[in-house]
Amino acid sequence: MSIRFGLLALLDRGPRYGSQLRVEFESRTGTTWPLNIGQVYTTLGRLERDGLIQPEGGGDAKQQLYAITEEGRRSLTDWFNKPVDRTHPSRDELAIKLAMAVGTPGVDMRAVIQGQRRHTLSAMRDYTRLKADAMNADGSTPDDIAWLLVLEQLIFYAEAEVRWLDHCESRLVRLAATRATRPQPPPPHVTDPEPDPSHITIQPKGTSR
Amino acid sequence: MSIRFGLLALLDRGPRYGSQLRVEFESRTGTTWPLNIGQVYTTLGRLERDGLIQPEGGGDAKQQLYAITEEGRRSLTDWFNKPVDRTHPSRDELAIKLAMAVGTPGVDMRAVIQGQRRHTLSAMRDYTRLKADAMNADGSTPDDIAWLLVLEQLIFYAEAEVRWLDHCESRLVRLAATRATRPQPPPPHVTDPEPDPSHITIQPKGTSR
DNA sequence: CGCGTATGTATACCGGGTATGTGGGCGTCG
DNA sequence: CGACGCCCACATACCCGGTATACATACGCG
Repeated sequence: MSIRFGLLALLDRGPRYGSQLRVEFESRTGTTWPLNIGQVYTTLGRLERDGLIQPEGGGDAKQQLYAITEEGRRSLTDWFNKPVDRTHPSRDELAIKLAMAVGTPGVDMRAVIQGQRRHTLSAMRDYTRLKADAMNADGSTPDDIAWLLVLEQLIFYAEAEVRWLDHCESRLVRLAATRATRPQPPPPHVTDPEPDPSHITIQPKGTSR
Repeated sequence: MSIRFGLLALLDRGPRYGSQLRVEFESRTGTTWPLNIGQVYTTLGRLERDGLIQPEGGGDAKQQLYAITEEGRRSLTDWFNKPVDRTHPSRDELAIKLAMAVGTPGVDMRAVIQGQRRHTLSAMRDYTRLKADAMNADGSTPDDIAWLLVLEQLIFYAEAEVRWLDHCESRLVRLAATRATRPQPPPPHVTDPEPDPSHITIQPKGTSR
């Protein structure tokens, strides 16, 4: 839905054609989200199908101009007014990976977490460098400001991810410790076919299986 | 790719069939990511196509058992060893929205940001409540731990989002203020067809257009 | 028995993401 | 001058994740 409404927002400023939209879209989000040109046309097709935009025969047959319709304008302000839903977050591959790694024999949780931590930190440094560039460029055009906000979101998220990874590690260490002190916590339900939690492999710092 | 490898990780523990995988997948991620059953079968089909799993005729013809192959096992450990790529983040609808809203006449940035802030905070409270429940449930099975980690990721992200939103607002206020003090900053390039940055609408607190 | 329900599987459709194909305009260089 | 090649604008095909729906069998129950 981001592409759909992104294009609609651009068309709200006036009629545009395909590749023009691509350029303007990318100038808003810098280098983060290169927009494949194919997506522009398929999305434009869907927008037209849903009556949110209209083709506008601009004389020159080669470039198909599109203009936003009244319904499109309504849909757009709706989008701006309603918050983006965060109660049904999309599946995150990293969370899935850690969730699957917990209790899987042969997986060194610490190594997985540390490897990811290094990678995410490196990505964050790249974003920070881009941000420094963006702030030097006097950036006071809407495009520059938008690009800056996008970059900062990525930095905030990356930083949160690093902190979450640290939190995961310390939590797993703590769990391993409490399990070590009472080696046989009585299973509450014998009917539970879950594998033994001692499968959780968290090594002391510096070692690896 | 999260579903693909998630199912592969479950199959690494032994042969399973479709709906069994669904149940186990969801017990790892609690209520966050209900896995549609259709995705299980299509993904299983793709995994078989790629030689990562094999159908295992378990006598009973009705439930098709699948078992991981050697190549599947290799692919899985690869997945665990390589970090999830964060250098090409997927498009975030909220970032797109704010990027498009900047400098769009008729859009009250403050209202958009505050509305989202309320929504995200409310989602975060829900997650926190779920976390409290999860921690009361003695949770020491791998499933409980995994669910807890997933929940905490959502909380960390939501919190980062709220802080980012606050940051956006204060940055826009600051920009509006500097623009107010020097009302006509000379445009650096006359060839730039960008609309005037004064279109950025940020209202003083409490008002709205 | 026949009906409803639960279980397990399969399929159709949508949107986002990526790569590739195609045709016209235009410049360059032999 | 004209053939080649490049760039622009558009289009198509395919993959994966997400959602809903169809369908068939098993099972319980009056």
